[in-house]
Amino acid sequence: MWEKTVHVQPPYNFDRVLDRLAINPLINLNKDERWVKVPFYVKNEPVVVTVKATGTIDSPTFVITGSQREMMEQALQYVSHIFQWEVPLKDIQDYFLLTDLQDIFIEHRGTPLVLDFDPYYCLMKCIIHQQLNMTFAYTLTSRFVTTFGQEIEGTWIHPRPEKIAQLSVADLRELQFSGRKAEYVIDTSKLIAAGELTLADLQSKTDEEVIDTLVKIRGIGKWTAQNFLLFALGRPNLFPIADIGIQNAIKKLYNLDKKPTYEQMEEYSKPWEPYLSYASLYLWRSIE
DNA sequence: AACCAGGAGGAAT
DNA sequence: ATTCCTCATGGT
Repeated sequence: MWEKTVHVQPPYNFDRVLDRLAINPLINLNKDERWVKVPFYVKNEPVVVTVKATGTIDSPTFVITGSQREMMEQALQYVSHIFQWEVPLKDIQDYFLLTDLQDIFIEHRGTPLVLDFDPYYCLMKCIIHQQLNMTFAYTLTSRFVTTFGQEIEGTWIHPRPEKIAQLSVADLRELQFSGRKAEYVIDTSKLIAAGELTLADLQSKTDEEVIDTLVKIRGIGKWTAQNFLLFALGRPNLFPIADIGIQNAIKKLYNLDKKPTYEQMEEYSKPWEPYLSYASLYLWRSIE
């Protein structure tokens, strides 16, 4: 058993983070006690750490605990990345206070971009969530993880691509995947398992290179590639204009009578560069 | 019951 | 290179 305290630059609102994570029924967290269990793989071995908030928005501190002391350094680095503790939200907040999004940024002050707990899981989740309402989308990802993943230290960890690569379409159709979606998930997992697609290699590429690489894969369009850049790599300047949630948020913000066109969205979003990811994130929050 | 959902592929331009 | 049409499966 090990324990470590971490101080983070304000503002950082972990309670908002927990509210958001709670939408995913697979994540084991406790809002009152302000902690969440975070599972991840180290060399194909599952590890779980608990992240507990002990501070405030303007003085954020966290206590991280785990069971395997030899994993401590890797775990600290990992959770710092997942929760984006090194990103200076203060600068981003100050920037958006001078834009049309000021009210939303005041309302959601200190909301960070929190990454999915694993890039492969992120990619599968994006594919599964394509064109589905959030309720059913999370139903499907939950079935995916609880059927093929593993329960460890009181929480669920997603399956490895090698396992999904061996499934048949029928296996996923039992969980109410559409046939097409099942193919996308299995075939992409096969690419990864075969070493033809290495997600870790995308880390060093530019946004455009990552999109070009991923869009070549059947089942991965621009929206999915952009979401991967956002929630797997934490890139700061993505604005998925095909996203229905962002479209609805723009519609609400500017009081439009119908959903904005792509052209309108590009126009509105210009002042939000180079922090388009944060504009996207806060727009999503504004309609939840 | 009809329309929608945090899209993608493929055909037709 | 861009636009339009179809698809798949529940939710509301």
